[in-house]
Amino acid sequence: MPRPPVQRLIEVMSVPFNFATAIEAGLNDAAQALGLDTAPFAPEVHTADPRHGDFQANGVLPYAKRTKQNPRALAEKVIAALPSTITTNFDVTIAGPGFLNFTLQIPALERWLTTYDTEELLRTGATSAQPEAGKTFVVDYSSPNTAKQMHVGHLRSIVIGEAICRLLDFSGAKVIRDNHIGDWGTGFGKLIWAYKRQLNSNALATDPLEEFERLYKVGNSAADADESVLENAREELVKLQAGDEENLSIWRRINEVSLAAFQKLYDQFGVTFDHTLGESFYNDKVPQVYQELTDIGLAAESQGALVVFHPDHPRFNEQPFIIRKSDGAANYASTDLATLLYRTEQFKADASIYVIDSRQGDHCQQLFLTAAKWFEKTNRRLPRLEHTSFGTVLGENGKPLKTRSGENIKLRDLLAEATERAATLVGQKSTNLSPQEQASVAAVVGVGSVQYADLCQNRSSDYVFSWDKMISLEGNTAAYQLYAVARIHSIFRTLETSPTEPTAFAAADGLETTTEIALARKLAKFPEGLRGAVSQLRPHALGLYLYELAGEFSAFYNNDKVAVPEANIRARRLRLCARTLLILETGLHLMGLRTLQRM
RNA sequence: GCACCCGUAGCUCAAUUGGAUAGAGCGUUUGACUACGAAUCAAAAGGCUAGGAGUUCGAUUCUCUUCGGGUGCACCA
Repeated sequence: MPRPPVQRLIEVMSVPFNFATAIEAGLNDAAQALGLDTAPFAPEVHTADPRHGDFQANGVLPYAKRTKQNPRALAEKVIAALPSTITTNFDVTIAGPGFLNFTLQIPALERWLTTYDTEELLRTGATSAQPEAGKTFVVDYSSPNTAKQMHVGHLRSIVIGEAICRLLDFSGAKVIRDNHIGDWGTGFGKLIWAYKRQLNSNALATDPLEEFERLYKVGNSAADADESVLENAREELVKLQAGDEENLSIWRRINEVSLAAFQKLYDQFGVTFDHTLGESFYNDKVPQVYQELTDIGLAAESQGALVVFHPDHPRFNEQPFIIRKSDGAANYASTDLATLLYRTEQFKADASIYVIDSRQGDHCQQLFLTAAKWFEKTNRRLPRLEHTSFGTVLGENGKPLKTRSGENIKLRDLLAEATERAATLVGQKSTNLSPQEQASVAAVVGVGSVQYADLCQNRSSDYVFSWDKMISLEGNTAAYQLYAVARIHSIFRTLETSPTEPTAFAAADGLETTTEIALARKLAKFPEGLRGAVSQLRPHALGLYLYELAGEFSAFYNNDKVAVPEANIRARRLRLCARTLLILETGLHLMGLRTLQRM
C-alpha cells in the first residue's frame, strides 16, 4: 500500500536526493565549525572512481596549501567536525596527500532506493537540488525557414533543444519552447514571383512543400538570369510587407503548409512548441530597436546601413553588427534584438538559450554584447544569454553529410531510413512479435537511435553519422539501453508482478553481492548525471550515465538471478530492477526518447 | 590577415571543468546459453593525451608557441 503523503515527505527530506551536494553542505558546516575562512574554502566534491569510494572532496588540499597547514592534519580535523548527516551515511577516509573519500554505507543506499521510487519523487528531488528551479528559461530551437523542407542540418537543434527543455523542466524550471521560424526572408519575393507564373496545382495538392521548394528554385534562377525578374521579385516583397492581400494570402498558405510539414517531423521526435513566433511577428517591433539603439549612441549609420560597433572588442570594433540593411529592410540581427526584448518583457525570461550551430558564434556574441549594453543603458535586467552551440553532422568521408548527388538529406528521408533499417533488424531479432508490434518497435528504435547518436557525445564537436554504428545496436547506443529496459519489463511479466507494486519488495533484505551493490551505487548517482547535463546544458553527460547504468544492470543480471525461490533475495533484486527501470526510463524520456515494454 | 572550435588506443568517442594508476565501445584474441530475453556478459592486448615551453602539491584540462584539420569575418538567415 502507498504510504501517506506526510510520511513520504518526511522520508524524502531525511534522505538527500543528491549525495554530492549533501557532502558539500556538510563540509561547509564543518569548515564553519572549525573557524576556517569559508570564503576561500571550496569543498570540491566529485563522484569518484569506484576504487576510491563514491564521492571525493579535494578542497582541503588547496586550502591547507594557502594557509600553510599540513593537509592531512587539517583533513583529520575536518572529518572530526563533519555533521551527523554525513557520518550516518558515509564512511569517510583520508587518502593520498589529503583527499577525502566518502563511501556510501549500504543502509544509506537502501534508504535512497526505498525513498525515490517514482518519477514524481525524482522530480521533486531534482527541483530541491538544482539551482535552475523556479527560473524561466526561453529555449530557442529548431527554427527552420518556411517554404523549405527540413534537412540533416536541422536535426541537431531539434534533438538537443528538446532534451535541454526536458532537462530544465525536470529541474523545476519554467520552460518556454519558442520556435523562431524564418518566415520573412528576402527569398519570398522570388518565390511569390514564381508562384504567380509557374504554379503546378497538381503538385501543390500532393506535396505542397516540394512544390514551394521547386518554385523557389525557379524564381531564384530566373532572378539570377534576368535583372527585370529580380526587380519584379523585390516589388512582390515590398507589396507583401506593405500588406498586399494577394501576396499575403500566398504567404499565409506557404506558412500553413510548412508548419504542418514541420509538425509531422516534430511528432516523431515528441516535440511540441509553446510558441511559434517567427520573424514576421517582430516586423512591427524592430523600429523601437533602431530608435533606442540610436538614441543611446550604440548604433550609427555606416555605408548606408545601421550598424553597431564595439570599440572595446578586438574584433567587433571593426566587424559590424548590421541591424538594418542599407535598403532599409530588417535582417536577423534586428529581429533577434526585438525578440530578446520581447522575451524579457513578455515572458519575463531569466535566461534565453539559443540552440544554434556553432558557425553563428560571431552573430550570437555580437547579439549578446549589444544587448548587454542596450539593456544596461535602458535600465533593463539582462537575462542569462547562452549560445548552446553544436557542431556539424558529417558523412563517413569527414565532410558535411549529403546524398550521393550532393543534395542535403531531408529529415523526412533520414527518419524513414532509420525506421526501415530498424525494421529489418527487428524482423530478424523479434520474430515473436506481431507485425504491428514490430512496426512500432522499429519506429521507436529507429528514431531513438538517431536522437541518441546525436545526444550521446559532446554537442560542441562535429560527429560522424554512421548507420552501422547507430543501428548495429552495440556500445553506447539507444538500442542497448532500450534492450535493458525491455528485459526488466520482461522479468516483471515472467514473475507476474509490477515494478510499481510495493508488495513485491516487502520481503527485501540487505544488499549482498558485489553486483547488487555496484548497481545500487550507480543508481544513487543519477542526480549527479542529471546535474552534469543541466548545469552545462550538455545532454551527453546524462547519456553517459545511463549507458553506465545499463551496463551495471547487465552485469547484475548475468550474475544474480532474480527469479530465485528465496523471497528475501528475490524481493531485493526485484527492487533493484524496478529502480533501474525507473531511472532508465526517466532518463531516456528526458533525452526525448520513447521506451518499450518488449522489443 | 584576424578570430573561434578541434587534435586523446588502429577506428568512433569519454574523462564530473585543475585531481589519485587517462576510461568506454567498435575491431582483434579468449571464454560463458538443457539460464528471469545472448540485441547480453566476463577477460586480454592496445597511450610520451599532435610537438615544445611555462604556471603548481598535481595539467588531457590553464598560459605561450609550432604543426595539422574545421568554421566564421558588410547587408541570406
